[in-house]
Amino acid sequence: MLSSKIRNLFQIAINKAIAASDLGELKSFSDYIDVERCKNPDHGDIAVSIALKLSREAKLAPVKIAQSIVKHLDVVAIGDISIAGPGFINIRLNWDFLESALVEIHQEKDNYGRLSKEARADMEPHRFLIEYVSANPTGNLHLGHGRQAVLGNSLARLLDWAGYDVSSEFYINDAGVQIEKLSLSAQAAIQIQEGHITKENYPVDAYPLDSMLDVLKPEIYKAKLKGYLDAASLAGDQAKEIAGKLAKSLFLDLQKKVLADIEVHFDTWYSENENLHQVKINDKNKIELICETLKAVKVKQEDVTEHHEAGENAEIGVPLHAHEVSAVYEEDSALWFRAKSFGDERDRVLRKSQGMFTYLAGDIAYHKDKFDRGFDKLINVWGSDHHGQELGIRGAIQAIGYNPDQLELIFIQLVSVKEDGVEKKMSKRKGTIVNVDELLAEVGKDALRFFLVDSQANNRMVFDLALAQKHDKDNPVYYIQYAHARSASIFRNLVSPRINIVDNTEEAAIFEVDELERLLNEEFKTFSANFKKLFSDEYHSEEQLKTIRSLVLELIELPKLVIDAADIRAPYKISVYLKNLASLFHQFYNENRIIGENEEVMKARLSLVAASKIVIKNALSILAISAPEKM
RNA sequence: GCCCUCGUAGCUCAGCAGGAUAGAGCAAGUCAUUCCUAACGACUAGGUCGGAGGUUCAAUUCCUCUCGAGGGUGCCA
Repeated sequence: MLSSKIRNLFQIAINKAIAASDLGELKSFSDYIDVERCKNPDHGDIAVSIALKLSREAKLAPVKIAQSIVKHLDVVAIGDISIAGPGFINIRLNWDFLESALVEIHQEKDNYGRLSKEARADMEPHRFLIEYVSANPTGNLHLGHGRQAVLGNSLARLLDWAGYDVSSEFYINDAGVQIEKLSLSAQAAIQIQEGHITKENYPVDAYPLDSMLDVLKPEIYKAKLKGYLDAASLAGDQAKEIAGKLAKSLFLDLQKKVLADIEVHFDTWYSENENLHQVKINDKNKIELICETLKAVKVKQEDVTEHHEAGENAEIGVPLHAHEVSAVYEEDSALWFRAKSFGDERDRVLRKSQGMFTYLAGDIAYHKDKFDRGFDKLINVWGSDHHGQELGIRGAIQAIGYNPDQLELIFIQLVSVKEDGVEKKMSKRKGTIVNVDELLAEVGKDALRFFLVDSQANNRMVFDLALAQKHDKDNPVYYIQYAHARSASIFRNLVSPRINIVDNTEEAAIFEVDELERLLNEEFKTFSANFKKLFSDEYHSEEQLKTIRSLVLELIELPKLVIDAADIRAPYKISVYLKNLASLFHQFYNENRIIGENEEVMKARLSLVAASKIVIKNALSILAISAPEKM
């Protein structure tokens, strides 16, 4: 990869410079060397600012340092060096290098940007588990879930591209009070449809009746509740349980379908009820077991200052006695976790005085189970309203012996929808919740995914419905897809017969199909060293060359981008990249004709078109957005 | 009150492990099209990077304070 090549060359040059005592007081160096693209193309292609950073330690002027480094720098094979501004070392890459970089794209094709096997071997063998959406099976998925789904799924794909072993999971929260509430709601919804009670009698604290009626259609529930449909049986506990189970599976199916429709797939659907409540060892389920595990954990408890003897050597606040206590304790007949000892602001209840376990208790058991299944890096994508749970779960993980850094939390901020120019906040109370399937029907999968991934997770976002609905130039998704379709179109035209406009006669296609295949699969995959000649002022204007150079630099950026974006867990970087790349491609397309040029120039440009097509398609595929051949 | 995010062009957002003139798209205005898809392109205009201090050769980027928006702060999930 370009940046690591350059980084190595600089490291060597700096070592040599130090050995030659050219770098003043700097005696050794092994820091990360930042290799970045020049913001201004007039400066060059690649900029390294290391001389500025070393200035202080070396006690030399940055420009002096830059000169010393350059003296020992061997980048002749890559390009020309210049020192500019306060001490930047700029590299203008030569065409041989750019062509060889482009050849890599043609060689790797659909895998270009994916971390290679060799690179993978160097990485720490982490196993990631990314948990996202995890909605209760008590309703449809709204846009907030949609954003979690798209960001979580895109991140999982990105990590996979970056070479990590990653698995994704949906935690089905199917135990406890919300399932109780669901059963109640489902029972009442059926009773209403059967005419046993009126809508006015629907429980006030139940889930919205409309959403219940959406899934509990008579033809569905009648089969399940055969024999329980009379007023008396339907009112009973058995009917309630059956109705609850039915509603649960219907909502789960609905959620699965919606997620599948936006190409969000999970490796596992993890049921809280089945895995944590039902599986028992020695008559104890995993939640009870985790409480015992925590009970066995000892925490240092400090008695401070009270028995302190005043004296010359006494320091206020230093504990006299430190003794060990269990990480859980009983108080007011509830079971508490000493979360405060693990960084939380206060202790947390695990088992309520009524005997039920809290959500936290289940969540701790769940996370323990994730580790037990062999995952060592857990990423949870949560709605920002779950922010308050962070310290509790982190503390518990630490208490049971894991490094809290093994858990990463990504909080997704709310989405509001802008419709007819007016921003509407999503509110259950106001009935302004927008569901994923509704929006999907309006804008389609590609636009929905793109818009939801296109901003940082911890920014609140506004979904501009009108913009996403536009099937034209204003819509960035189409702008990017159009770039791909345009490149595809060139290839179609190359192998299609042409009509001569002058005399309306048919002319042969420029390439036979197999000729084009050979070009793409053989010629473009070999380094022919003719870009130097073809991409010169002999065949191109200064403006054209500038665009071409920018395009190539952008294309070969993908592998580094994948790694950087994965490292900071930022799939939106890919969408930002795609917008830039598409823009450069369109610009290139407008400035450079392919068909009708002399063969050598045509092939050179075609090589760029083909490479652009590959890179755009791959980047889109990271986001699970389609790359149409035709629009 | 305390904790966590966010505040960059009229709108939606990039840029920020400090670096050269802060960038895109939309909206506004001008131009361009006999030719591979105009779902394109070129150009113009639009910014005290919320505000005030501090650290630094260098701050939109780091630190402190402050203002504004959102979220959290249950024996809810």
